[in-house]
Amino acid sequence: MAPRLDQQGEPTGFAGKSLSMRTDQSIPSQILDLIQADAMPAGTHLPAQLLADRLRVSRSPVNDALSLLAEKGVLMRQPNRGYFLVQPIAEGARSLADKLGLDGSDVVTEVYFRIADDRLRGLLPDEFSEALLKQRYGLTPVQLNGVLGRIANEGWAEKKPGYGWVFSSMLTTADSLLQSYRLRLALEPAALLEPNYHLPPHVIARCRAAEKHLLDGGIETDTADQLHDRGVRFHESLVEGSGNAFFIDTIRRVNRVRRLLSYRSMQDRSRYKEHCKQHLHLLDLLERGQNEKASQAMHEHLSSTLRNVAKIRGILKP
Amino acid sequence: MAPRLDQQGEPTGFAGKSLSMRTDQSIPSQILDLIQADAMPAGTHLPAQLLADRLRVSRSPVNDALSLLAEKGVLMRQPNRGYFLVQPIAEGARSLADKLGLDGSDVVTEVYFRIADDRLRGLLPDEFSEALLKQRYGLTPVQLNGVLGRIANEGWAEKKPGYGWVFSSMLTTADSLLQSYRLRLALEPAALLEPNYHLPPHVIARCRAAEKHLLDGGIETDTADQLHDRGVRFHESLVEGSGNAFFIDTIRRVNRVRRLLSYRSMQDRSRYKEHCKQHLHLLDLLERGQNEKASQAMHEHLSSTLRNVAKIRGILKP
DNA sequence: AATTGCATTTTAAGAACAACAAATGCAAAA
DNA sequence: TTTTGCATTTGTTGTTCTTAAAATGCAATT
Repeated sequence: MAPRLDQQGEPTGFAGKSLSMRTDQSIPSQILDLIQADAMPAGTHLPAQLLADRLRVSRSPVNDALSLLAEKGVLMRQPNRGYFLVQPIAEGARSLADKLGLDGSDVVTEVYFRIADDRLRGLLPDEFSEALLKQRYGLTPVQLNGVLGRIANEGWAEKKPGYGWVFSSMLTTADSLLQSYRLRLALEPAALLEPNYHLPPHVIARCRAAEKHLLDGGIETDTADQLHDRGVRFHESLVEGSGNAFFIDTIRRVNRVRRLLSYRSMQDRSRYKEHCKQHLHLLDLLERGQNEKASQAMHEHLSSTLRNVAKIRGILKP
Repeated sequence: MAPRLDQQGEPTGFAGKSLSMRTDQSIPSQILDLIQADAMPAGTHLPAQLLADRLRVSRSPVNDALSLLAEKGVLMRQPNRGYFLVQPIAEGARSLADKLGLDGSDVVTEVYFRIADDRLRGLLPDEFSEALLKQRYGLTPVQLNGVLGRIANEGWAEKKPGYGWVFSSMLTTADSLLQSYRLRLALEPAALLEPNYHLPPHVIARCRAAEKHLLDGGIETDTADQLHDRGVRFHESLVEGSGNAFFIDTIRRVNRVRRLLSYRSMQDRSRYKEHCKQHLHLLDLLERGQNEKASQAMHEHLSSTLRNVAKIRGILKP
């Protein structure tokens, strides 16, 4: 039900550090990702400070995580020498973190998706009190605060002047999803034309690899959430190349809401092959610095998706 | 120092109710605004329920406000009959609410602006702890929470994975303001082309009146904050006509940050007359339903402003 | 027939403290 | 000279209870 959270990519190289690194994952699972991303061989030493720096935390939580991973058998501990990788982590359809039962999504995230879902199904009224949610979803005050904060931040509900909340039209209108696409249509082609636009080679490489994975059968085997996430990551990476914090922030925001809308209208995978090709074409153009052309291609890409979505709409209640 | 908060406009008529009504003002001062907006004559009866409905609160806070306004001499109370307007409220440069000492801006808002200012002056480091702010600005935990929530929501600082916060580049980069204009340049012309775009006549009228006020000397007499607010209201009203919650939300967001940036670079009022004319022209076009033309005009309007801003930049530290 | 005035219920914000998680410093080991 | 291991300090979150504010119901009044 609840879509899986974004994997965290490596820092994008924008402005020295990632603008808004998502940290929805547990430290242990982030460490696993690093091991995999760097393709570390068996026996690699994992210094705590190094990991701490890369994950932007202190050594304490890293040490806790290392000790946990040692318990799980992924790492080996040598007293006074540190932790060492037992065996390399192969790229698999399902991540090791899942298998080890890490990353159990927290109550807040879970309820967040349930609320969105209930809302879209028409099970929640336009206006509601905090007490209602608290009771209905069995939340503690802090959890309640957390979900409402997240929802308010994403803009699909807001406090009324007095007590109580209202759902905004973002998740209400029949064509919310279409509206979100029209925003992207205005934004993304423009982002590619920003002055000093630059897409670092390693980002291009990462994006290409992802698309190739999809063409090599990933379209069929990936879960709906994974497909969605890959699409989001591709587009966000491209916008990040603009270096414009306002564009980046906006596109991330709209994507967060889009996740709630889009997996209700995603059943048909036939168009994905086409998408992948368009994505690869975009990467080629950007690599060669042909941003004008890329911008046009992006416009067409989004337009065609928009048309496609418009056809299969009517899934959302009116 | 701290810009005055937005006056609250009447409901925009979009989707039945305003998408995200700002409620930064006290109920008493909102009531004064209503009296003025409706140009009520002396002796007008003010039923509590009516006011409550318009302000989207219950009768309790309205009654408190009415009793306060009666004390201040604005209203007269007749036992068992209710409150009545003593004399009409004339439009003046300074609002009555100010004179009566209502609307004292709260600690959170005040500190919010101080932080932005200190940050722009380079007095705050890229990374900081909550404790630092709490101490430096003398905040209670709740207040601290409030400011940080607001800042995080607007996107110019964010939590690090562990403890602590980082300022994002929105308020950091030398050309943050230019970046924000380029976002608007992508968005606003597109908003005018949204399907079913509709600007209600009373909104057009309100906008026209505001521009005329400016041309009739307001450009000289208004405070910098007032000028800024009027500009923001104009552009937001136009985008609201699109009925697209994503456009509206985005433009509001960028404007909130822009307020922090723009009043440091606003010294020259000579361009404002030109702006007003362009605004009026836009209104004419939209009234006649010539949205294509309006979209182009908007593009030019923003482009010229962008060029102008680009010239006088360098005010922000590098 | 609607509106006030007031009591009552419901809802949310705040304060104080306890519990926890992360950051940091430093001696000991490699 | 770097890294670990661990103790200590610092910073943040969660819990509980108290207080305040808004919503609501209803008899009394116009």
